Amino acid sequence: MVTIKQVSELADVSVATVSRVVNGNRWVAENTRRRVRDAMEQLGYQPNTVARALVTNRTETVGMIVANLSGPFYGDLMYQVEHSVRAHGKHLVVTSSHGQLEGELDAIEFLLKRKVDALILQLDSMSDTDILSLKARVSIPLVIVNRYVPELSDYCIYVNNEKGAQQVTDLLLTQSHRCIACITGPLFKQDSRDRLQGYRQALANTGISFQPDLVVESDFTEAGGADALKRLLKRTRDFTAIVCGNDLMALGVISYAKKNGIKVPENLSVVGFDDIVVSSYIDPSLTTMRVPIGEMGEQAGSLACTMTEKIQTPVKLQFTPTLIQRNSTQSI
Amino acid sequence: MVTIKQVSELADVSVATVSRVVNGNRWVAENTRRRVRDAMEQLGYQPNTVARALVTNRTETVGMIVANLSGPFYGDLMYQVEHSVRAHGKHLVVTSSHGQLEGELDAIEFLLKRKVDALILQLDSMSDTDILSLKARVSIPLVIVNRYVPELSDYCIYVNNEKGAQQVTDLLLTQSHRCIACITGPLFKQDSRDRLQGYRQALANTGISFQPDLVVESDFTEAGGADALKRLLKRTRDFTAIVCGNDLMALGVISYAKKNGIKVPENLSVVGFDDIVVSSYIDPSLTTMRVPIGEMGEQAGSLACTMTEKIQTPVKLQFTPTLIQRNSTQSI
DNA sequence: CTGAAAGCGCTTACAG
DNA sequence: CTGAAAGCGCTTACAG
Repeated sequence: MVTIKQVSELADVSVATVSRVVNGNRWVAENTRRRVRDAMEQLGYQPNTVARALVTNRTETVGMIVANLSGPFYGDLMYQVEHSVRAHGKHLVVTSSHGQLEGELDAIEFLLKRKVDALILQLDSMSDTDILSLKARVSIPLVIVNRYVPELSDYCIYVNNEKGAQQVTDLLLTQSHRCIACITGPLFKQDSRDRLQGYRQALANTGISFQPDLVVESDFTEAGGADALKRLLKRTRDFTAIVCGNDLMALGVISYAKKNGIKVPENLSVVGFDDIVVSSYIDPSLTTMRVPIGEMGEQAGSLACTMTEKIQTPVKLQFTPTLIQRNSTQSI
Repeated sequence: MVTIKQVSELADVSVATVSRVVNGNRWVAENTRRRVRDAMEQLGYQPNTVARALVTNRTETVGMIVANLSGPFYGDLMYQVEHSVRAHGKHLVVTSSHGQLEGELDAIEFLLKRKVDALILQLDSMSDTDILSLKARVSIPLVIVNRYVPELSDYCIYVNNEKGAQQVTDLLLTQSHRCIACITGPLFKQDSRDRLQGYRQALANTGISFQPDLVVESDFTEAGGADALKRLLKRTRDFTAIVCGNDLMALGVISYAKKNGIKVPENLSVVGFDDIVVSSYIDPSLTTMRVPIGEMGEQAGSLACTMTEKIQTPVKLQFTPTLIQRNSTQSI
């Protein structure tokens, strides 16, 4: 490995001067700059990032934590975050937490130790309080993505889940459904609660009273969705439509319905939330709310980068999902 | 930030001793070890990874490059690689190359600069020669995933594409198809060529002569698949089945066929390759070859880690895809 | 415009 | 078993 010392010797200057030209400091005579450049080129010099990081405490990289390295939702998120981080001349390092508390804590420590300049966090398990104390502990910028923490509202990139759920429930309502079931995600998660709230709000606006019997909590997975429908059907068969907390559960609902002779949408309208890739491919294609996860990633990346530069560019923080009407719903 | 110095002062020992207990060196008296541990705990000491990396030239992290941070295929790959790397007590850092040469070169430099201990590479654009000269240049272990470079055969985790394509073509043949078209991926990629070769081999084994007219090159995308079918149909309408270089193109083929009144599988049997998530959800569900990408990732992670430890555990290098027969194919 | 020197936080022979 | 000291490759006041 060629070091700054070797370059300085070849160019016959001090290491300080080499450092200056590497870092674009302007107080270097044009012709010594040229000598140094030549020496660097000749030697194939690459500054040692680790050594630099040790003294500057910066690495020009932003760290990101997602629950999962696989999955369409996170995939799009990572993709766009990286795109925007690169556009700011930085690099992205992604680590997964597997959605568990320990994993999240672990991943944070890992990235902090690598001295990332900013952190983009998609957190499922840490509580708001945990996040706040993290914020208090670290000195680098923190951006929270796909979650809203009131005290950190300037650093949260999130989607209006309540409004989205309300909108998709409204669709069902305008299609004359009056008995609408709801399968929620885990209720310890804010987005599950918000989506449930949107469903309730839509009913309330139409003067339909909320029936706890029609609501079941599940886990955001496909199998969970199927199971939830099963549980629901044991209670009642009255509902003509189901609002699912996400697309994955909606897929489970549809396949369970199919297997049990319930036709979608003829006998049962089903809606999801997220608009993951498969949703447009299944039969019937799924009516859902599209979450602009890519744009959110783009903004998260920007925000993280500009915060490290201490310049405050305005970024869009709250996003609204859009209704994607397909074939899993119909009027009765 | 609390440093080793502060710990050493509190514990009333030298920094060397603190370093020894941090690194589990056994030449430390049990009771001074305890004093140091207490001091570390009291201060909440976390060793500075960057400083350590500067002196040891190791970071306990393995770097990985994939074309894309999104997409089901790479998602599963990253997921399993991380799983196995973690099992070896190391961390994974993933960077994307966007499949372009420059991106790949860039990503490699980035990871090399961060002093990763090993590199797991999924490379589309770099030539074998490029890879060989990279190998010659770096001192850390290199693992190539989803590609076979003859000179690096001990470090390649790959799938037998030719055999797979042959097997899926055989299925069509046993279903009495005799005029079978083929849509390939970009032919500058080895796996495209191998899959094409498998198709040809299957035909040859059955004594069917190869017809160049029935083969069109495409780009592994859904839109590319649709377009390829369109081009194919302009040439001839004789074929009763199509072998697609991957699932994405098969999806494009199916949707283009549907739109143009060609029923799948009644009028046209379609097969893909990869078995991505959507393939089982579409209508008709897609017959394809499943690539055990997860297991490959697992092995790649293991191999990379054991290579850094200089112990050679045998790992499985070549994988065979398995036939997943679904509803997009039928006998004629 | 340039250099000598200190320092970033660690590890590792070397001596004892 | 323990410590003093050198060194990893850089950056950054400070002086000139």
